Amino acid sequence: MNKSALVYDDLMQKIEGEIYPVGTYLPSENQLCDLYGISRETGRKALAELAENGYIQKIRGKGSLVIEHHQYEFPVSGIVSYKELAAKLHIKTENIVYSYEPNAILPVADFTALGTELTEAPVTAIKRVRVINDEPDIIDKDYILKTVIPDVPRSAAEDSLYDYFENQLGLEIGYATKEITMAPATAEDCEHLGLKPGAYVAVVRSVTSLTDARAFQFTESRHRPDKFSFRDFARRAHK
Amino acid sequence: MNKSALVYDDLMQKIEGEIYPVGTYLPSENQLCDLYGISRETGRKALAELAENGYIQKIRGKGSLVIEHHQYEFPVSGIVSYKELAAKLHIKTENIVYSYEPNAILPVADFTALGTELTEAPVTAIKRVRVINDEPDIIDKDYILKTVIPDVPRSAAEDSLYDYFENQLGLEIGYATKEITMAPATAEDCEHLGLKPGAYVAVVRSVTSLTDARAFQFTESRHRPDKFSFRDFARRAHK
DNA sequence: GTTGACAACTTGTCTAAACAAGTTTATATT
DNA sequence: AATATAAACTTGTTTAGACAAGTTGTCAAC
Repeated sequence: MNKSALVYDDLMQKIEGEIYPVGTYLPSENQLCDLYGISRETGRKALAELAENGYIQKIRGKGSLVIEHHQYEFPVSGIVSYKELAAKLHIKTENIVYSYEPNAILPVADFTALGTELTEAPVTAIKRVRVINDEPDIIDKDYILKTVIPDVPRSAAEDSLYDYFENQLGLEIGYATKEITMAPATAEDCEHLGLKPGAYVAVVRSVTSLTDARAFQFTESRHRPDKFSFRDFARRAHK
Repeated sequence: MNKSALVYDDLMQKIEGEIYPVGTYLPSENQLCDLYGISRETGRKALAELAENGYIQKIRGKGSLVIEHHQYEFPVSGIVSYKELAAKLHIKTENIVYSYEPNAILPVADFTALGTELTEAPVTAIKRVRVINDEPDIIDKDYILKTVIPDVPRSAAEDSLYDYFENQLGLEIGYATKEITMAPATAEDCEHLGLKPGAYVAVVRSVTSLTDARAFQFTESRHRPDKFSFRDFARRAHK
């Protein structure tokens, strides 16, 4: 790991551990140089990332102020697997694969809004229900491109897809584009989530790509309306 | 404007103008140095921001690849005013103030989830309906802290609050935290958005702060379910 | 007491340089 | 033809330094 990432992690943990509580200032950039034995630019890189992720607000002439922070909010935040989220939040979660098709075709229409130009791409299709605290809250439909990942064993779907991609296959996940909309619940939604006809669900569609920019995973998540929540932190664009 | 921001804007416009189309590589970092007369680190700062905002994917050993990009998607994205969005997207939009209370009290309970500890704070309360293409799609309820901004004239609400804050008062908007949930439509929602009882709405609550980290604006937006859409770009956290 | 100037802090921007590491291409060797 | 090597590109990380600009406290002058 690089120095700036080490400094980032250390500061982040000290913020979350309230060694640097909300409302206080981090050590100044010059102090960070002495504390960690780094150059100022290296420290600034760590601070810039803390600011980007909503941990601090940098104020010129004053310092780096620790601000209120919300991350790892359930169930939609950044690119984090359910396994990681459950571990972080100490949530009791279960994962039921109710459909597994190793040779399917990508339903293109669902993802054209996210900039895909794929047609009739062969995929592994997986449908799962996420059970949280003994309640079925989310349906996940995953389509994984066979041109990038030829085989996705059912066992990987039952455990964690990301763990399989990253740790078993050594792939590097780069970025994802997400779209959140609302839609009337289908019969499938009602069946698996215990909803009444006429209800709505929150639909999260995402396309995930590797660090070499190859899109490989298309996901549609359908959420119970009363359990859905999404948090976002945004900075005002510079002028 | 700083050099890196100038380079960022120039490259961004050339990407959006398809001078650098999706699938091609930007000039290398050393070429950018010659093209703009800058040092490599300055160019890298611009590239890092393009990557952060989903314009490019940097690939070591190869270059900066232009990728599919979606920004300024209607109606919820980053911190952008409706006036800015409408101008950018050439959308016909109207803005009806149906409630204006210059001396109200912040409904604290709605925003505690976003980390507020305010109680009984005096605010200017504004309720507006956003009419897009002759259809009422969104209700916006804004509460602006009087301790930060004593007066918000009704005319500012009828035009653009952000324009008033930034250009009239000279305030610098820094960041915002947003929360998206779903909720049953209230009688007020049904009346202004033309919904039937039993319908759901998408609720976006946000707290916006200045660059000095003072929270000053609390907003609750309630959206017609069939028109609501939110786009997000996220990168996988480094290890 | 009030004001103003200054010094000492803070962050913001930019530069030039060095080395590491991944990719591609050309070249020499087998 | 196939392979290995090397060179020339690319981005990634870190350093040391300079100057600009905003904030705060001190101290002298009024």
